[in-house]
Amino acid sequence: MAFIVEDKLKELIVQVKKIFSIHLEKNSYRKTPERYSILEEIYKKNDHFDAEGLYIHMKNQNYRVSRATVYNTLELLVNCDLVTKHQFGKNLAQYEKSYGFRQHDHLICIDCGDVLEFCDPRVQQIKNMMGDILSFEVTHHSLNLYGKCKRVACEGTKR
Amino acid sequence: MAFIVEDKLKELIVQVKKIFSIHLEKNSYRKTPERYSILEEIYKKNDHFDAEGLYIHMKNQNYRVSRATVYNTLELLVNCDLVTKHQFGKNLAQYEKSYGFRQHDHLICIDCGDVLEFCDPRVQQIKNMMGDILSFEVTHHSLNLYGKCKRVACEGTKR
DNA sequence: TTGTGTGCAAAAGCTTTGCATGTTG
DNA sequence: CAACATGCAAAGCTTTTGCACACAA
Repeated sequence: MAFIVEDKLKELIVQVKKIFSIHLEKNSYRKTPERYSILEEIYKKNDHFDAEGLYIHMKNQNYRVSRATVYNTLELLVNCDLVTKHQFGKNLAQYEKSYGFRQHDHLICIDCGDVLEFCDPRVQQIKNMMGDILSFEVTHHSLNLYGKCKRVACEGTKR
Repeated sequence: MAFIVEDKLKELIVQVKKIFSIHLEKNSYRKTPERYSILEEIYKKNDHFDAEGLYIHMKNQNYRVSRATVYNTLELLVNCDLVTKHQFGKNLAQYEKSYGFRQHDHLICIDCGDVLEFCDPRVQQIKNMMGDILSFEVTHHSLNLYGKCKRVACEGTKR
């Protein structure tokens, strides 16, 4: 996931909070401090994460949140496209911030779990064509390539 | 998933059992009747299924198998490419038989859960190119398109 | 005969739910 | 102040594990 400088980050967080506000208003959801805190912490992260990891992270930052709220807020954020949810083969949902970053797909190492990102315009072409042919209104997709990376450290960190 | 006539099916089952035997021998795994029964029932199915569904199905056919064996055997079958495992967004692994059927990707209806299949050669091109660029040895992939199908019955069967 | 595979049930891991309390609108 | 969100813990669901017995090699 792309790293960004601190100034840009603050600006970005202001932006995504606005987007989140609009989403909450539009659906008559309440604007609670927990929801904004979770959004903020997610946008300070630079990696993929899971719900439990985020919960631990919030606890470590001395936020008083519960797992229930973490899961609830993640779903809200996914619904307004501020966060993307992935299932990288395992039975554990992974998330990542997605506003202001380029749409991309993933390459996952089956040995060490390392995740790389890539973009390819042909994915969009496939979506358009298949939607047409099969009369589907394609809203989103997930393309994961699995394989073995060639990092020296890879074999040693098998999960 | 493609339907096939009964004669072809019997022939196919003979074939996949041979392939499974070779895989078991090569890895010094034992050839148990349970393993072959599970393989056979999977190849009689024409749809995607989950582990619990297969377990229930086996029970209904009066096989005496346990969940543990179903999960164990599914893993063996995935390892020798006779069965493919999918995660269609939900926290529930889905499987399908994969020998003798064309490699394909999936289009999943987010309302009714309906799964369609499609093939597109560009997926292979993307795999090759990204493997090269990112120095990954890509072994497999998963491409899922999510959207809304236009079946009349769709809205009514929301899960 | 030896050790892997099995069935069964219990445990584990991720996610959701119920309930009493707190807080937003 | 009414309804919704929260924290906490318990329950739910899928998958894995432990153990005694069965059976393939």
